[in-house]
Order: sequence, then structure tokens, then C-alpha cells
Amino acid sequence: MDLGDRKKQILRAIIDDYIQTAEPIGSRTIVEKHGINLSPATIRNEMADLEEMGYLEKPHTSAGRIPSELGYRFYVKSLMREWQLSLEETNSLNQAMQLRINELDGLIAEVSNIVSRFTDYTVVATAPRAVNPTVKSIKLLPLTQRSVLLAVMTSAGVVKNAGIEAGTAYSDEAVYNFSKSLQAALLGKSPYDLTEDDFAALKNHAADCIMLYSPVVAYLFEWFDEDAKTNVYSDGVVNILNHPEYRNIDKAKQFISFIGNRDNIHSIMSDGDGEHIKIKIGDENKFEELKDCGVVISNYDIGGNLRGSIGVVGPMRMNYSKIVSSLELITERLDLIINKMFFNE
Amino acid sequence: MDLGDRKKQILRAIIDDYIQTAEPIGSRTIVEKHGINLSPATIRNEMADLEEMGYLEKPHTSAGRIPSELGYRFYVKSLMREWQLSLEETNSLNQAMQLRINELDGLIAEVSNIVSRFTDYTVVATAPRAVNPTVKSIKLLPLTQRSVLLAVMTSAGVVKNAGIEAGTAYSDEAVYNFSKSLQAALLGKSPYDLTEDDFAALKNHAADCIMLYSPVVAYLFEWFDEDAKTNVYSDGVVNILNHPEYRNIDKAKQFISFIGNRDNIHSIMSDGDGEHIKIKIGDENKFEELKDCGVVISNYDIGGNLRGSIGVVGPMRMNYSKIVSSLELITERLDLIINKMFFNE
DNA sequence: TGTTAGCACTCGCGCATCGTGAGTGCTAAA
DNA sequence: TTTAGCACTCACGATGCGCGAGTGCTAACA
Repeated sequence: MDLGDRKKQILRAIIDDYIQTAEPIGSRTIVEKHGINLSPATIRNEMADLEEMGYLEKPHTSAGRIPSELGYRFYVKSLMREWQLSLEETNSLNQAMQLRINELDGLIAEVSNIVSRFTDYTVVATAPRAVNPTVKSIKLLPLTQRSVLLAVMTSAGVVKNAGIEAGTAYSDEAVYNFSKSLQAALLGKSPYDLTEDDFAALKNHAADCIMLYSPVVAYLFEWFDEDAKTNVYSDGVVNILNHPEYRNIDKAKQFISFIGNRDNIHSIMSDGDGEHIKIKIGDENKFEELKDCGVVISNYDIGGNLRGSIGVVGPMRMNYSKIVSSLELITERLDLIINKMFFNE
Repeated sequence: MDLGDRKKQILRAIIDDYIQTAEPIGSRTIVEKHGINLSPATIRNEMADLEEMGYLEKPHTSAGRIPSELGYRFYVKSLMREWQLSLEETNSLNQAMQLRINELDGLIAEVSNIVSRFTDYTVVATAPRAVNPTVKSIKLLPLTQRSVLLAVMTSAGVVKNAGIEAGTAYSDEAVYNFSKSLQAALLGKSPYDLTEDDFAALKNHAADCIMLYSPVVAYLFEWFDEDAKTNVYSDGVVNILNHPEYRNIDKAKQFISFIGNRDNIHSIMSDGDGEHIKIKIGDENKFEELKDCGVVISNYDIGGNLRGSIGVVGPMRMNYSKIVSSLELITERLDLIINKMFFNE
């Protein structure tokens, strides 16, 4: 399992090259392109070894070698060098992140777009979610005779609101009283903190506008439901067509359909076990549809209050190095922006 | 320009056939598949005429004929027969429309999905927009010390709301008073009805919470701005890959990118001049990217209060007849559902 | 013992060739 | 006016072939 330095150097050269060209690399190419002072024959011997060890594959007898799935894994774990984003690249990224957006959903959509354009792969993302959120403010507001507005601000600074059709008319006073009871019961807490008794009491207080009780509670749980499908985004799905692995229409169709399904995206993101950046290659993905793909997920965590993920999906032959650098830069900026957005200037 | 009955019959046969098979039709095929009591030679003569008139084209000398752009236009205008959705089809559509959704955005997204699955083409849609909306209810509600919620219900029953970061703290009373002034000024009107003087007066009344004035006005105009980009949706983009016209990866890429841009979708929908169903073929589309495409737009209008559009985009060779029938059925159901959703039970 | 030159061998790819068959237009007869 | 007959066209798929990049093996060399 332990590779000699020369083998490592050759393996790295092959993978680096293949990531760029998508074409099998022959022994001669390695000698020429990468400054290795050995004859092609020697390289051939080493390559035969690497193939036997499972790091390389031959598409057919007379082609060069390409990395195997195992080869990629070894590469991202031990061989990959940090990608130096050029100054222009860094600048253009920073510039693109000068967002004049002041609402979370738009922000994530915009960031997904930036990353997909920048990496030329498909990007998936989930909107940041509050960690253990509590109610910071809750109000009921009569809108018309027959409808009220429920507005909640969570501890993470996220505002949720919804109109409720009351069915019958209620006095402003009844609504106001119910609103007060909600505040008394919920401020500083999550609806999951309340006992059945608490809810029973609350229902009592809502006696004068009882039709509002159920919708209010339903919305509260919906907003605080940890398992709820949060908003997911994707962008640059079409980028997959830029890569030769997906010249095949049926493969492309399968990929695009798969990513088009929100549940799948949600599921891709959800097993990032809190690691900062997680790379999954081929069979490491739990979806059959991604068995030829690479996935890089970055989980960010803002001030311990908001958590979200942004991921890059593409063929197994991806520029992992550049993706990791870009995601790191992006999540760093994102942290700054969201902090500014929610927690004072 | 006026075609004899026989020519019409032949042209219709060719186009119907081509829509189904995507392959050039020869004189013999016409005689065999469609019950026409003439010899292939006669058909050939007629086809030569139709070609000269511009309704048909030859991909090359020894293939059959395919419809020209002009041919398609003539077809949808004069030749196309009403498509009879089968009972199963109608049922499955009706069943799919049993939506348990009670919010506009989700509804449109769901309907787009249904139509795209049903027709096997790409669907674009805009969320319904109010026609000449006025303010039915407007309130400002303190959320926390430093943020307020602006809630507006329009005459069409649509609720808009937004949190405003106040910057500095205001008394509940100041906010309440400003809220009252807003009501006095705006109830039953649109912000576009107010004069400069009205706004000046309003600003005066907001003296105690002057930082709120600008954002409130900005939101109002945003919400009532007819030209504002409304929410647009698309679904089934990947369906384009099911059609042989888009076996070519580059064409597919161009199409998918084009549809991926929200501005383009908005623009596609926006020139439906109030006609109920509008079909645009090839060059009739103002976008270069759609010059090989057909577009069917259905503009629906619910109770004179809400207007929206749903459209189907695909290759020029589309099953226009089935699309039109489906869209008609769908918009009819949509009318029912939205009516139920907003205006009483 | 590790490295390298030499060499025969493999095999995918691009290219040219060619027969097939569907379809056409024209002409002349019904 | 319609149709049978016929020569002609041309895309398409199959076949075959040469090229060249790349390999593995062997034997010689440092």
C-alpha cells in the first residue's frame, strides 16, 4: 500500500495530466511533459506496477493509462497539491461576490451561479439552516377582516411569515390576545420545547379565535422542523455537457434528470457528517446515478448559528484541487457576507 | 395561396406523420398509411407543387419531404385537428392536478412539472400576476426593537411582506402611527395613484421613524411594478434530449443554457398580447436561439384579477395539437384551483 | 540490480470504397 | 388527369485498410 516516491510522482503526473486532457497518458508523454529524467521504458515498468496495484487502468491494450477510482481516491488524499488560484481568478471571484443581495435565498442562488461558472461544473446547494433556533419574536397581525399574518423571527435572524385565511371574522382584540399568549409561551424557545400541556393552555387562550390555532401551530412546526426539506438550489447543470464523459446523450440525460430532482440534491448534501470539505468519488456516493461521478461538498457554519452546504458535482475526472480552493474561498466570503447580513453591520 | 382540398389532405398527412416519426415521408408511405386512393406518382406531383409553394422541403434529393416552417404555420392555422386526449390521459392529468398546495409559487411549479411530464417537452411559466392591483390592507408591525415587518394584501388577495431592518430603534407608537398614515393614503389605491404631494405628506407623517420611509416606499413600488420580473419557472428542460432534433450535444447545450436564464423565459412569455393561446414557430420567435423551435403560450386570466402564462417549448416538430389540448385543460383546471384558493372556498 | 534500447505486436481511429434501397422526376401511355 | 415505367440520385451502413500511439518483452548496459 505504501508507494515509493517515484511511483507517487508518476501517478500524480498521470492524474494531473488526465484531469486536464481527458485522454489516456502514455509513457513517452510523461517523460516529455513532466520533467522526469527516466526513459519511457522505465516509466512503463512503473506503470505496470501501478496498474497491478489498482491505481491505474488501461482503456485498451494500445492506449495509455488512466486513473482508476482507487487512483483518484489516493490522489485526493495524498497526492493532490493545493491549487493556486491566479490573481485574476481570485479577483474575479471576489468581484462576483460583491452581492447587493439582502435576502438569503437570492444569495445562495447567486453563489451557486458564481461557483458553477467558475468551476465549469454543476453546483448544488442548500440554504443555510439555523442550528437549534428559538423564537425571537412572534406576532399575529390582522390583515383584513378574514385573514391574519403570522410573523416569526428566529434567533438566527431569519424572518418567516405566512398569511392565514381565518375563515370567519375575528375581532382585532381576540387576535391581539392570542398573539400575546404566543409570545408568552414561545419567546426564547422552540415549539419543540413545549409540552402537550403548554399547547393545551395555548389553545385555551385562543378560544376567541380558535380557527387560527391549528394553522399557527402547523406553521410553527413547519418552520422549525429540522428534517424539513430546506430549500435546495442547483446551477450550471448544463455544464456537464462541456465534459467529454457526457458526450453520450443518454448519460447526460440521466445526470440532468437526477440533479433536477430536489430530493436527490437534498440527499447528496445530507451526509457530509460535519466535515468541512468532503470528497466522494465513484462508489463512495450512495446513488447509483453518481457512481461515475465525483462530488465535493463544503459544509459551512456561520457563527455557530447557521449551517449550510454547497457542493460541486461532475465526472470522476474533475479538477478537485481547483474546486477545493474555490469552495474554501467562497465559503469564507459567504461567512463574511451572511454575518454582515444578519448580525449587525 | 389557396390550396385545393387534395393538397390540404396530403400536406396534413405529411405533417401529422412527420410530427410522429421525425422522418421524411415519401409518396408511397402517404398512400399506404393514410387512406388516399391515388397512386404514388400523383402524390409526387402534388408534393412537387407543395414544395414549390414553400410548404414542404427536401432534406436531399432522394429522401421524402418534410414540412417547412411555412408548412407548420399553415398547419397550426388551418390544418390541425383537435387532439382527443384519451380517457386515461384526461384522468391522469386530472389526478395529477389534485394538488394539496395552498401557495401560489408551489402551485405553478407543480403545474409546470405536470405539463412537462405530460407533453414530454420543456415547460416555462410565470406566476400569476394581479391586474391593476390596489392595496386592500397595509400594516407595519414592530418585530424586534430594530426591525419591522411590512405586510400588504392586494386586491387580488396576494399577500406580500418583507422585514425591514430599521437601523435604529423606534417606539411602537411611531411605527403604529406611520402604519395608520400608510393605510389612510393607500387603501383602495395603488402606489402609482399617489402624487408627489401625497408622498411628501406621507414622509411628514413618518417623521418619527424616518428611516423606515424609503424602504417602505421602495417595497411598495417593487410589489406593484408591472414590469418587475415576476417569478418564472421552468421544468422538463431535460425533455429536449428526448427529441432527435437535439441529439446534437451543442444544440442541446445551447437550448438548455438559454432556458436556464430566467430573463429569457420572462421574455418568451411577455409577448403573448393577451391572446388565449399563441403559437410561434421558428422565425416568429424573437430569439435567435429559438429559430428552430416551436413555442406554445397559454395566457390565462383568473376572474379578471390574476394573469399568468404557461408555455411549452420544443423543436419545431412538435405535437402542437396535443399541446394545445393539454394546455387548455390545464389552464381550465388552474382557474378552478386558484379561484378556490383565493376567493372563498 | 536497476535502467534502457530495440522490436514485434495490438488495436482504436479515420478514411475510402461500395452496394443497397428508398425516393425522385420525367416521359409516355391509358 | 392519372398512372406505369424507368433512369437517376444520394444518404447510410458495412467492409476493409493503413497509420500511429502505445505496450510488453528481451537482451544489453551501467
